Amino acid sequence: MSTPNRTPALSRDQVAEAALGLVDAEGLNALSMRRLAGRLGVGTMTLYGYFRDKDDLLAAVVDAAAGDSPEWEERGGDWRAQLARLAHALRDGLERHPSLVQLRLRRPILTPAALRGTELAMGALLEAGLSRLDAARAFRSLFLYTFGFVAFSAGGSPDELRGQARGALAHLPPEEFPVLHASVEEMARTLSGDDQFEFGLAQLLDGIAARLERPQ
Amino acid sequence: MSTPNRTPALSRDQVAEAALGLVDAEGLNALSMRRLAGRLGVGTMTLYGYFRDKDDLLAAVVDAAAGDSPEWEERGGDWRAQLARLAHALRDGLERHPSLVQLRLRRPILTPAALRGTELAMGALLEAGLSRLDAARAFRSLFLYTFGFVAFSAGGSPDELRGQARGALAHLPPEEFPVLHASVEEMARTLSGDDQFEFGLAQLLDGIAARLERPQ
DNA sequence: CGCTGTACGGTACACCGTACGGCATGGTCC
DNA sequence: GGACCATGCCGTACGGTGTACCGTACAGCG
Repeated sequence: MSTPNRTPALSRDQVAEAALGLVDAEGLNALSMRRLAGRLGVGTMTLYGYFRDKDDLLAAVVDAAAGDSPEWEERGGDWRAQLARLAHALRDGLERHPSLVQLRLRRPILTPAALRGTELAMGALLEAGLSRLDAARAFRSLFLYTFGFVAFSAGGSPDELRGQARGALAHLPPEEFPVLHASVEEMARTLSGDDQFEFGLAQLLDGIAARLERPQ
Repeated sequence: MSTPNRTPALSRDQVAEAALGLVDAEGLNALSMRRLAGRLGVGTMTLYGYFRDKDDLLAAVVDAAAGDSPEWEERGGDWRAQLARLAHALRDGLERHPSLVQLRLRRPILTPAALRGTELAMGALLEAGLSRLDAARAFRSLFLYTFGFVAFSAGGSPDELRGQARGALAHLPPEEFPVLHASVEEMARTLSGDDQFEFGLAQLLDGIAARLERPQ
């Protein structure tokens, strides 16, 4: 009675994987139930046998993307080196599926695969000497900075972003914006690129170091 | 010949303001051209006389939201106090229209109204002794952190977010996630709230201070 | 064989953004 | 005054979306 009389032809994972492929290839708004069903050679409404609604599917897609995450596994080095490595891994993971960043903003994902890096980072921070609460806060800062960095870089190609910024800044009234007017090039350089990420990361790690050295 | 034979009944600003009201009241996806036109007592296609398409309208909405920004004007204090004040102003401005955060991610806004705070922050950083490039990078770090903080808080009520996190973390396999399992409460506390924002802000400012003290 | 629980998918509905073209208006010119 | 016409307005229509509803066809069981 509880045995299925017909076995499904697909699985949730297969559907989510196909959806992820579609999103990576053509962007988030190219993912419609009809298009996905067509690509799977299946009727549109069949998908609703696997997922309650599109939100349910999107959650599974984000999950699938988090699952292909890299090997955060290599350990070694002091806390600073470990955290830098984890921040880079997080950034790389996010940039591998840029379209999904805005989805992750809506509902944070808390699956084991996504929390592996968190576990390691928290371990490094505790080992460095922070309290549990300070470690959690420091990790959160690193996480938010990294996420913000990727989210803002995902708007377009680096050169395109920089070009727009240069144009807009150059046309500001110089008497009202003297500093920006003199710093157009420097501002444009921060809009994306490894050096900006590195700088902010070092800044945050310096902040942690300062807290560690401070007498408590 | 170039004189209009009929004067428009509305203005771009009025339409954008109404759209902003709709978004603030019911969320981003409640904003449709039909609903907006209905609320304005006007035919749907009339809106296309004011805006080329919906993207154009959305840009104007973001602009309108940035325009109602507060008085960042009060100066005084050292660079640390000034930057802290500006970061808080940015956060408050973003949280006043949470639905627009994801729009600003797609296309950064570079209007004078939005760049007023940037001008002041850059001024404070240069006055503190940073080079133009380091000042731009440091500002960018602060900006990205603040933006990430608001973007992630906008998912739901703080208590709701914390509750979900507590549940998910508590169900992790303890042998694989010993640190997280012991830090559930501390992790949950960082998901929103003033204290987390304050901590990350102080951490970034400490990082700037460390750079200032470092021999270059 | 017939029964029944299940996977499948066609059709339909409400809604979306927007292209097109007709209409009423009121200022300009003869 | 009358004709003209640029202009703002907007009804209709097209192709798309997510998904509710319901009929159908099949696999395993008695």
